[in-house]
Amino acid sequence: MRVVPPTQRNSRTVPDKPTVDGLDDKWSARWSQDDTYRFDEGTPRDEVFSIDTPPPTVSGSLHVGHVFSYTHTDTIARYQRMTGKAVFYPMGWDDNGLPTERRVENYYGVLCDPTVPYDPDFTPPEKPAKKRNDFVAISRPNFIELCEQLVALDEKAFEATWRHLGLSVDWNRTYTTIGEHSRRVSQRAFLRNLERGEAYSTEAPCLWDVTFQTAVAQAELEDRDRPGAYHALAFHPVGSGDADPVVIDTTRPELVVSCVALVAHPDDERYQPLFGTSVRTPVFGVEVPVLSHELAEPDKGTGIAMICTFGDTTDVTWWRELDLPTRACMARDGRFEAEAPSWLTSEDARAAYSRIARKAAGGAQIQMVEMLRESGDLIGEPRPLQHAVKFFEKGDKPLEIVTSRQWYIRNGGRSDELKAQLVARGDELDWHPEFMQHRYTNWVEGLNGDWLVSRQRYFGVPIPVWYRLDDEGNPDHDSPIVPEESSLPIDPQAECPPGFTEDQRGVPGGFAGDPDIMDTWATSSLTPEIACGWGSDESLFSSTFPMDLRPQGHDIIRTWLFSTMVRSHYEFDRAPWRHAALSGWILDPDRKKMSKSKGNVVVPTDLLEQHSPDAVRYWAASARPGTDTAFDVSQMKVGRRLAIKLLNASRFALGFAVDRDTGETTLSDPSAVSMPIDTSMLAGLLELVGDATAAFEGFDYARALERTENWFWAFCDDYLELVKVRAYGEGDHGEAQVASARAALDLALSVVLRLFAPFMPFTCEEVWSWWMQGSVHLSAWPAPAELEDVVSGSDPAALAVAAEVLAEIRSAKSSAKVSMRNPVEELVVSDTPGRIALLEAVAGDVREAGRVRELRTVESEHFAVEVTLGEAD
RNA sequence: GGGCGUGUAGCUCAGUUGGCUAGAGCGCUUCCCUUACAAGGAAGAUGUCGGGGGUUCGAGUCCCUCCACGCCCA
Repeated sequence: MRVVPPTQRNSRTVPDKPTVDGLDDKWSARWSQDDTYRFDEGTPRDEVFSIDTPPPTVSGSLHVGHVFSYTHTDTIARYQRMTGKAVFYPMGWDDNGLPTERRVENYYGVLCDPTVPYDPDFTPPEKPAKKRNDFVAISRPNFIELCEQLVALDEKAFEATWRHLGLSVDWNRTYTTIGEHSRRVSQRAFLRNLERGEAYSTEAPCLWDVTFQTAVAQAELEDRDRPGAYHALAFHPVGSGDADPVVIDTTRPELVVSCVALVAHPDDERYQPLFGTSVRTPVFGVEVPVLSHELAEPDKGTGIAMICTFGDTTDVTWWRELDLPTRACMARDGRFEAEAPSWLTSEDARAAYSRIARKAAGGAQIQMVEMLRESGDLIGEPRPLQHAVKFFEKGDKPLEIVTSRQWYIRNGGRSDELKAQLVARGDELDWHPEFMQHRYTNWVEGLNGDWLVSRQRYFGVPIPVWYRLDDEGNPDHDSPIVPEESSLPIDPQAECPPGFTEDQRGVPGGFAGDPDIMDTWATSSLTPEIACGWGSDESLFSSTFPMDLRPQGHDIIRTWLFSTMVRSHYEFDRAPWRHAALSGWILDPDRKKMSKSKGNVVVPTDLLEQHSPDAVRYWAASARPGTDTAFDVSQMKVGRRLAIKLLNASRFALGFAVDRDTGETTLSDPSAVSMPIDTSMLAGLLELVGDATAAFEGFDYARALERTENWFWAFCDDYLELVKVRAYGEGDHGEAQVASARAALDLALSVVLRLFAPFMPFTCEEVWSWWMQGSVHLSAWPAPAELEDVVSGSDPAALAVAAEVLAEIRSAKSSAKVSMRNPVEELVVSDTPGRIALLEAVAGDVREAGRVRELRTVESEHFAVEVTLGEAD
C-alpha cells in the first residue's frame, strides 16, 4: 500500500488564526525532507502511473504558460498518487542546443570558433561586449564549459520555482538533455536507426539559417509576413531574335544568376507554345529551358516562374522532379560566392557577377535591379507586396536553401507507407482533448521530407560516427565508422574510432570525426527512453514504459510529440504512451499570445509570492484541458480566498472535537452520524466523490475542481449555518444529535480536503496536519464506501430544500435591512408534499439557523415562503 | 485554399446522453461587525445563448448554412 486511509491523530491542534502565508515554505521543506513524492521503485507496471514531463528549455525563462500547464499535470499526478499508484514523475531540463548557445553567447559575450585552440585558463570577459561582432572567439571545449556552467545555474533557479509551485515531482530523478545519460541514450538510438537504415546521410538542398549557419528542419519553420516586391523580368527566347520576351514575376531578382529553367502550368494556354524551347536569362545570358509542371500557379504573377537553385522549397521540388542542374551561388554565410560560377562564360556575365559577389541577399538585390534596369530587362517598376517568408523559428533572417551533406531520420515525409503507419500510431493514444489528434494527423500527412537531425553547432549530442579518409584526404561518407554501444557516449572530435590512433586524425588514409551535433529534438524525442532507463535499468524500464501520460503544449505536437512517436515506432513498434494531454496557451488580457517581445510576460516567481502557490494553481486548474486561457489575476484572488475559506471552515468544523477548557480531543466516529440534514449533506458529498473521480479519470482536472468548489461553497454557506447551533451543543439537543453534527463535519472535511488536495496541496496539507496522521498527499483518494454506510439512502435534496428556505429567510432579512440574527416570528413554507416531508425532517436545523420561532408548512404546487420578522431580542 | 477550435451576463467562464424559470465567479448596487472567516458575510440587478433555417412535444445542446475571432497547415 502506497497510500493509507485517513487516520486521526490522538490530539488535534487547530490554530486560532490560520493563514495561507508561509504554508509554501513550511510544506515544501517538509515534502523535500520526507521525500514525499519519491517513486516506489520495483512496483509492477500496472500499479505505476508514469509521466513523460516536458523538459523546459532552461536557457529561456519560466513564464506563466509553464506554470499553467505544469500545474495541470501535477493535479493529475497527485490524483493518481492518491488512488494508490506509484507515480513516476521525473523532471528533465532541456539544456541542449541552440537556445543555450545563444544565451551563453550573449551572457558572456563569446562566440564559438572551432579553429581556436583550447585555453585551460580561460575566463569570460568581465563585461560582455554589446555587439555580436565584438564577442570573443573561444574554442569549442571552452564554449561547452561555459554552456555547462550557465545551465547549472539556470536549472537551480527552475527547480526552486517548481518546488515553490508545489509540483509533486520526484527530484531524485532529474535528468538533463545534455547529460551523459541522455547523450548515451541519444547516440545509441541514433546508431540503431543507422543500423536499420532509418537514419542516413546525404548531400542535398536543405533549409539553412545564415545567422547560425546551420541546417534546420521542416518542423522548425515558421512563416512571417515580410514586405517584398514583384519584379517583372524579361527573358529572351533563343533562336528568334525579334520574338517577344517572356516576362516572369519574381520577388527574388538577385537569384537570376542561379536560374536553371522557367516553368508554367501544363494547362496554361499562354505558355504551351513555349514548352520545350529555350530562353536566355537577363544580364547573364545563360540559356535555360521552358518547362511545365503542375505546381506552377497560373494565377500568380504572370503565371510563369523562374526556377532557381534554390529560392524556396518549391524550387527544390522542381529541381528534383524535372531533373535540373544545380547552379547554386549562395555560400553558407548567406552571401554570394566570391568567384564567378563556371556557367557564366562571357566576360560581361562575369563582370556582372562581380557586382553581387560577397553580397548578402538584400545588397545583391539592389545591385541586380540596377543591372536589370541598365539592360532594359526590368519591365516597369517593382510592385511592393506583403508575402509570407520562411524563417527558422529562432532566427532573424529569412532562410536560404543550400546544398550540403546532412543526416536525416526517415519520418514518412518521403514514404507514404511509413506516413500511414505513423498516422495510425496516433490511434494508439487517448488524446485529451480528442480533437488534438487532428493536429497530429494533419502534420504527419503534410510532411514533404525526412527529418533533418544534424546541426552545424557545438553544444549538443555529437553525431557518433567517423569517416575514413582516402589517399587524397576525402571522407568516405557512405560507410561511416561507428563506435561500440558500450563506449557511448562519445565525441568523435575528441576520441578515436576503434583501430585508429589520434595522429591519424585528418590525414590522408586516416579518419575524421563527424563535426556535427544532433538537433535538440533528436534527443528530446527520447525522453521516455531517457527517463525510464532504456538500456541501462531494465527493471525500471519494464515498470514505467510505455508511459501513461505525455503532457505538453499543443504547439509542439509537430515537433516533440511527433518525433517521440517516430523514435518509439522504430525502437519498440508501438506508441510510447497511453494518453496525451495537451494544454492550451496563456493569452494576455487582450487575447494575444504572451511573449517576451511584446513585453507582456509576467514572472512566475512574483506571482507565487504575491498570490500564494495554491492561488496560482487554482487559476491554472480552472482552465479546461486544451483551452487557451487569458491571464487573469482576479482568478488567483478567488483562489486565495478559497484557500482562506478552507482554512477557516476547517478550523470551525474540526474545533468541536477539542475541549475548550482541557484541550482534550474526542475522536470522531462516522457511525455517530444520524440526523437527516447530516446524512443528506453526506449524500451530496457521495455524489461529488463520484463526479470528481470520473472527471479525473478522464483527465479533466478542471471539472473536478469546479464540482468540488461548488459543493464546498454550498457546504459553507448552507450546511455550516444549518448545523452551527447543534454542533456548538446549544439549543435543545441530545448528546447523540450533537455528536452527529460533529462526526458529519469531520467526515465531510476528511473527504473534501482530499478532493481539494491535488489543487491546493499546501492548504490541504496544513489542515490535514491539524488532525490527521501523515501527508494528505499519501492518503487514499476518497472512496464511495467511506460514505455509503453513513448515507444509507439519504436524499441530498433534504439539505437543498433547507438551503432554499434559508435563502428566502435571508432575502427577507436583507430586504428589511435587518441583521441576520434578527428573529423570524413566523415562517410559512408552501411546497409539494414530497418536499414538505424532506423539510419537516430537518425543520429543527432550519429554525435554529434562521432564528425562526414558529414554522408552518402548507402543501402547494409551488414553492413559496412567507417570512414574518419578529422584534430583535 | 484545407483542417481544427471558439462565440452564453460588462469581464472570465460552467452548462455530460436534447428536458422545468439558462448558471457561477469577478465587477456593480444595497445591507449586515454574527462566537470559522471584515483580506468576511447576506441579498439584489443584469442575457436576441454570434445570425438565419431545419429536426423535435421541447434546442444553448442535434443537423444545414452564414458571420466573426483564433490556431495549425498549404
